[in-house]
Amino acid sequence: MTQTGRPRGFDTDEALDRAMEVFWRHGYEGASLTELTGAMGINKPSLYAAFGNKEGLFRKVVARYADVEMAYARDALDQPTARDVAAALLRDNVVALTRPDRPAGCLSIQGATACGTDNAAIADFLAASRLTGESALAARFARAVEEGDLPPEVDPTALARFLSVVTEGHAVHAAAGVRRDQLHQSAEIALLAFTAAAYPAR
Amino acid sequence: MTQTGRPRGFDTDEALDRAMEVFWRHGYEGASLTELTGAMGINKPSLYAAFGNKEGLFRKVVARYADVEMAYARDALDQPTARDVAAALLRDNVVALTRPDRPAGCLSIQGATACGTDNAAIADFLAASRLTGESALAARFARAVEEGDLPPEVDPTALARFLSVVTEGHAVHAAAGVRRDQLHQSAEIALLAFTAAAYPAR
DNA sequence: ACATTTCTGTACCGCTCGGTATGGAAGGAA
DNA sequence: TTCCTTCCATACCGAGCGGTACAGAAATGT
Repeated sequence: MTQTGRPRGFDTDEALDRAMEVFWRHGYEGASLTELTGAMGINKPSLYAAFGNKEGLFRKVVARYADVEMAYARDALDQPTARDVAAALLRDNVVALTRPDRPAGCLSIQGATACGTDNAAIADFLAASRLTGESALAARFARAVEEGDLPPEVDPTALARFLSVVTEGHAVHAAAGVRRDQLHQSAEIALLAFTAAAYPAR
Repeated sequence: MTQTGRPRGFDTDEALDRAMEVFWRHGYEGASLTELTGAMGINKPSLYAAFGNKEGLFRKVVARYADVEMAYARDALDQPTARDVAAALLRDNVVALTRPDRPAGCLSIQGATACGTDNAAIADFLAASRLTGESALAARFARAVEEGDLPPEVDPTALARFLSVVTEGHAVHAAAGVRRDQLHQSAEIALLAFTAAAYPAR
């Protein structure tokens, strides 16, 4: 049976993209329903019918963000060597954080900032999703150890944590307005560090 | 002439310390006047008489934070060599971010998160103060180049930026609940990277 | 003792927040 | 055309926000 009744007057994914930009710029609490509905071009009842409530909307936005805006992180894992993985991750991350057609920084970090007691669940959710990415990276480096790409004495978890830390630091810096080329300098130093830590024999 | 009239019933610095903890935990917007006055043990009119308004209170809190909680960063600059500066900064920073008697993370980053349009001035203020610390670090490394401690081909600004990035990444990680020893692992890798970048000849 | 100055407590202000009730408009199915 | 389901628009809700008016309490100077 096909859909009966009046069809929805807006595209869901497009509305999510508009909402993403608002959350990205102002954080979870900083984004008001008035600003969200204004950017999405819909009214509050439509928002609540389509996405449940503000938290439901935000979670769907984050899911879409992970799908679309963080594809580079998944792609980086496909590089053949651990060093190539680190290089691709660091470089593409800097590019993603400083796209001129996007707010500076990272939704996961900008959005988590405003957390007033009750909204601690939001901050926990974002922190957990970030650590999930770190785990995937650690698993990739563990595989590199098994494959003989990395020497057996290195700690894949520590390497992944270091890269994750640098990534988050770049997000904070980017949000403060630091330019792309300046972040690339920092990423190159981090890559140097990664190489020194991952291939101590050299 | 001595102070006339009824004397203030609370200690200013002690009240600032209480307020600091609230801002540190919830950010600027996330900290409500109700929670602030409750933690400080005073009423709203007393707060406004003593500190002007919420923003004035926050700025005084940040000043005290820089004085007291970030003394380690200034002390690190006194180390004799650039590598010792980096080592002290990275290690003491991890310790400061994970003190059991303090909220996890860093006031400057936790506090800047909630920035709803009008309060963008707060976020800018915090970002600028962070970049000021980075400049001091760059100046210290420039001195190291002049002294022959660092080779002339290294870029002091890039080194300082890298350390600042790692520091901020650790703050984000610490706020997510990552343990002190795990951050120390990451700091050691960062120190390795710093050494590789700062002394390329070795 | 009195006047003066300052701080404190209560109660309140306008405003915006996230969230919702309700009536009508719009489109598909018969 | 009629019915029925779904969506859209206005207007509103209670609660909490940052900030303040005002009166009473406490301490000093004379």
